[in-house]
Amino acid sequence: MESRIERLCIEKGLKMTGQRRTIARVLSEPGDHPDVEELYRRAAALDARISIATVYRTVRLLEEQGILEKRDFGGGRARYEPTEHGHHHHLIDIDSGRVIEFEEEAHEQLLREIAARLGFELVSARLELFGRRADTQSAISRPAATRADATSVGEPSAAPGQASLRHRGAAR
Amino acid sequence: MESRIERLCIEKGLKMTGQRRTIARVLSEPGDHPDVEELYRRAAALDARISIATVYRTVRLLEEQGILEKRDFGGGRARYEPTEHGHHHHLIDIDSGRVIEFEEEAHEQLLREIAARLGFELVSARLELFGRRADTQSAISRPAATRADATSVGEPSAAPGQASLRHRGAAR
DNA sequence: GTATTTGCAAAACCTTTGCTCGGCT
DNA sequence: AGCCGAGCAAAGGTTTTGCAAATAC
Repeated sequence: MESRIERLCIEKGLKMTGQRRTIARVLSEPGDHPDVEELYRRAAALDARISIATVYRTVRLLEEQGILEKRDFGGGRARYEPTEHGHHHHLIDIDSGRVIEFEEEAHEQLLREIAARLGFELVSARLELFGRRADTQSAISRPAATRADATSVGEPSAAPGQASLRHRGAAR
Repeated sequence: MESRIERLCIEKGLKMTGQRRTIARVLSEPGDHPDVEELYRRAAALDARISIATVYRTVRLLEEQGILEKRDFGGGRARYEPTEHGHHHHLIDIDSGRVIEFEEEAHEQLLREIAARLGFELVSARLELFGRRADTQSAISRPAATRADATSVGEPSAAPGQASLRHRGAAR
């Protein structure tokens, strides 16, 4: 069976080697933001004949093709997610590290206005919210104009603002 | 004479060595987002007896004390700026790498609402706009509710969105 | 006087790359 | 058959760290 990313690769005319197919499959797992190490671990589990250099080369290739986007949530490692058409942003749960995606029409418009006011044409934007679960039951409240996919992700490490949480002595 | 950052260090009870004083002074230059290398260059110009390891240790210390904030605008190096009370955001000129700061009341409110809708309490947020100078004369247009300080900064390297622009073969 | 901080150099970390071999079309 | 991709290992860049000497309080 053929993964979504693999299909995109074929459309772009990329050669589909076994390794790329495996990596494409891993990347097609929905709602995820793995770093290269994590991708490598998952891919190697499916096919031990994959080196980390290939993972690096592949994500770079896919990024250049517009199939993937590179993210930096702090912590020293780049993380990747499939490009989607509606631009979305991220809310990081500062307690668990979970990443929640959302998009907001009203917001896009406001950003364009801010840029224009400063004399710029908006090319792209990146918005990250760092928040804490509203502690009561109220944590349901239907997303209205907002689409949200919860997305469990790596270690609980996200930093408020951009303060790094690199614990002394912890590996980077 | 005593720089703003130095005063903060003393309040926090940090030992003020000559090197820290120099670095504090350099960091007190307003509206700037230098990376460690740049800090080192400027500090070394004032006092040649400073090593880059000390600069790293100092910015880390100041960050842990809440005096500095670490930023990542892409390009592989962390950049630092003094913590300020009014949260501001950044617009990066993708052609020149210049960073412009702004703040927006309406925007803060909207962010809180978005977080609330997802069931979170907003702790902090990071917003970065990547834009291109509106090419005509119109580039003046008074910032209305928006305060802006232009801030020339390092090399022209910032990336749109988070797509990396690491040119093949270019140093990281 | 003692605990911290510094400088230096080496290590650690993530990422890229040169080269040779292997595999896809 | 030819060419592009993969593996390995070494190099690249940024940041951290171990240790002895220097410095602040």
